[in-house]
Amino acid sequence: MTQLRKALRPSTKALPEYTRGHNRSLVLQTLYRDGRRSRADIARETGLTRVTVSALVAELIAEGLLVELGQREETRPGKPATLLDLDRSAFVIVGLDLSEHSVFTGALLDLDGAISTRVEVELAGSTGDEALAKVVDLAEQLVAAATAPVLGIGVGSPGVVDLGGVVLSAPNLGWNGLPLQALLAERFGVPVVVANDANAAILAEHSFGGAASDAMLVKIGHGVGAGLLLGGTPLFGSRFAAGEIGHVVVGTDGGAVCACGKRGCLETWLSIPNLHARLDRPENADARERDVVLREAGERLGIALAPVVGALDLGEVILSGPTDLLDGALASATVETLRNRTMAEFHGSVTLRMTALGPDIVLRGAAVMVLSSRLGVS
Amino acid sequence: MTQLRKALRPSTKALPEYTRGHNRSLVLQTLYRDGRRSRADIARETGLTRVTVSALVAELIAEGLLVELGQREETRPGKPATLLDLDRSAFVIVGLDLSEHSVFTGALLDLDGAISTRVEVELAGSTGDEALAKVVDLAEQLVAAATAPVLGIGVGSPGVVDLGGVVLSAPNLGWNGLPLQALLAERFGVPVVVANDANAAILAEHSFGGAASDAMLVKIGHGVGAGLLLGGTPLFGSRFAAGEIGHVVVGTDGGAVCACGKRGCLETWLSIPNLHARLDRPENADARERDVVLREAGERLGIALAPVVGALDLGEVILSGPTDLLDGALASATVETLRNRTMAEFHGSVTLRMTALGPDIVLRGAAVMVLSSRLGVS
DNA sequence: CATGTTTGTTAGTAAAGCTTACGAACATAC
DNA sequence: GTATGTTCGTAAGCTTTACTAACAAACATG
Repeated sequence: MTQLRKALRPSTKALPEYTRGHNRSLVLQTLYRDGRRSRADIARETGLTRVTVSALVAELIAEGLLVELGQREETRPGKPATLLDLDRSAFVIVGLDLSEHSVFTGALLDLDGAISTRVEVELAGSTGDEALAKVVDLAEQLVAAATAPVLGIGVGSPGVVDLGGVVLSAPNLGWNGLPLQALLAERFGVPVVVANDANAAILAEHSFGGAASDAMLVKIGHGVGAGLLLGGTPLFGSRFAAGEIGHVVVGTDGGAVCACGKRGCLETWLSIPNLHARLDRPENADARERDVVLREAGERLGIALAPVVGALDLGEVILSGPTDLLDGALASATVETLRNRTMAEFHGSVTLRMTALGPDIVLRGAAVMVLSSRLGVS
Repeated sequence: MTQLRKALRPSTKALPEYTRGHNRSLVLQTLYRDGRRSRADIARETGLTRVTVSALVAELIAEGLLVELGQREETRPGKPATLLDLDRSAFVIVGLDLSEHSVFTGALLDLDGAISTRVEVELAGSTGDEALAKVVDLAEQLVAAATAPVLGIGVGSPGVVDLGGVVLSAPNLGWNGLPLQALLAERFGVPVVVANDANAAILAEHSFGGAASDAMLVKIGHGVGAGLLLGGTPLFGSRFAAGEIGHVVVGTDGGAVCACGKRGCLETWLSIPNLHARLDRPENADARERDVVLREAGERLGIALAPVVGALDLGEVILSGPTDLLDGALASATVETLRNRTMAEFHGSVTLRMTALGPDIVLRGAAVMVLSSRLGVS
């Protein structure tokens, strides 16, 4: 595990060994997507020669990442192929989801993103160092429970997180400039990746949920945030605050006063607490009124998203959050509004759906981040 | 499933010679940004060794791209350095701007993006093949006027343009699936790059106008379009229609009927013809009423941009179009609206300004596209 | 049983950037 | 005036990487 893929940044010199890293990831990616291939298969798919693939495979086997599965059963002319696959039990990934309002969730995941062990810690109102201690405790439990070497720790955190894994601002947790990635890396001695929860989520949806390469995931919970994938790459923004749409004002007809002081922020229409508050009013008791409330929230989301969908030419918008509230009147009002407010010829085919990954989306996204940074696969 | 496989398809293999290309561009970029450097200077700046730089420089001199300027005058110990620079007169670039309503503009530009010869062709209502013939004619004149080899032809076209330079749709010109890049490349035997006009414009603003790496340029003319730069890379979108915001509905209070059939499209508020129509009404004759109209248009732009600025965490928005209309009440209303409708902590520092490049912005953007694709500099 | 096919490996080549070393050309100290 | 140190650009040889060519092993098929 010494040699890892390094990003080939522009305005940085390129060395011959970067080529190797690239092709290494290419081999891993080929097997990751669909295992049980021979060296010759990989060569044909990647365009590399069998010789080069053999060398790379030998290296990866020595590192414990690949295993030979024995000969292919199929009966055809020629020397039988030796099938290879990622050793999907050789490593585990620790994923942490810090985005829930009252609980930190963690899990052990295999290289396919499947969850085995799962641990939770009640937040109980903790903030600052106390909350940090709970994160460390969670990671501690999971690392201890690991039955194989830990490939890395991935963390989906609320708030604004920079590229070095420093949580610049997470109001609910009282974190400001907390170098979470560095702290965990030092504490556990394994690679750590920390990113915004919605960014993690869109990565999971892309890798495991079939999302396109240009898509937006709107995460509706205690607050409202979004993760954007453009050309297959997550967007971070000029101040690492991309996707922070909760406090964008929607529409031109006022709205409720928001905690931030403005009127008509997206969160006042759409956050789960606000939605529940409105649904729990006596006058909204029956199903009909309930539907009106949800449709109105959905419309507002559509109004806010229309300029974004139009400007970015998004083909897909995905919702993550409580299905009982989102997946129905709300979602259909959103997609309807989106279509009415954008150009049909170009954006008419924008699709909107719930996440396919349910509440584990951030945990699995955290795993994707580790896979991507450590192996170059996704 | 097809989409999934496509999304997860690994990128292509890397060969050793790609390294060379990368480092070649690095040397060019270093000299392009700020010329008059020695081989040793370049080595220090890029991190490459003097040996490697010497080899690359020899190659580039042989190709006519670099020239030795003689020895450095400065007096300091050691062997005097031989200064190098891009041979900025060794090549010219042909830039074409097809985005104006009634005229096609073309120019010869040097490697610094400075314009020398300039040619115009009246469109006179031409569409389809007739319009295409005028493009070819324009290019023909410029290629004939070139006093040095043509590095390439860059074209900023209205409408939707794919990555291969096919104009998928340009309603005003009656083009649908016109392979403009291929046609011009075959006709003139030089590399051609065709892209959307607003995309070209944001590239120009980035290279020559000091725009940040995450910025949006809104081009207001006969229609309204935008170019987006995210992390220094232009955004194309899932259907190559990124930036097509003219027909996004703004606000929740109706608006004028648009040519597209909807009510309250951004263009109904902001396109120059519509603005003029409103300003020319008798009741809007005096300066005060004029201001109200412009402020209202600016507000609408702000309303439309707020979700985009928030979602993308843009630091900079740039306007391109007639200064007399845009740079005043309209712009200040836009920035005010933007700030009122996005989160101050994160987006409060969003800046809005007119382009620094005036009406030549698309021509210069076309040159940037050629420089970028041919030399890897920008 | 001969033939053809496929697999994976060995041997040698080309390209790229690196380190080490060196001559040339200069400033400065004595 | 000479010795010393510095800087520049180049030459020679090394390492890494992927490539081509060739081959033995193992299989199916006529």
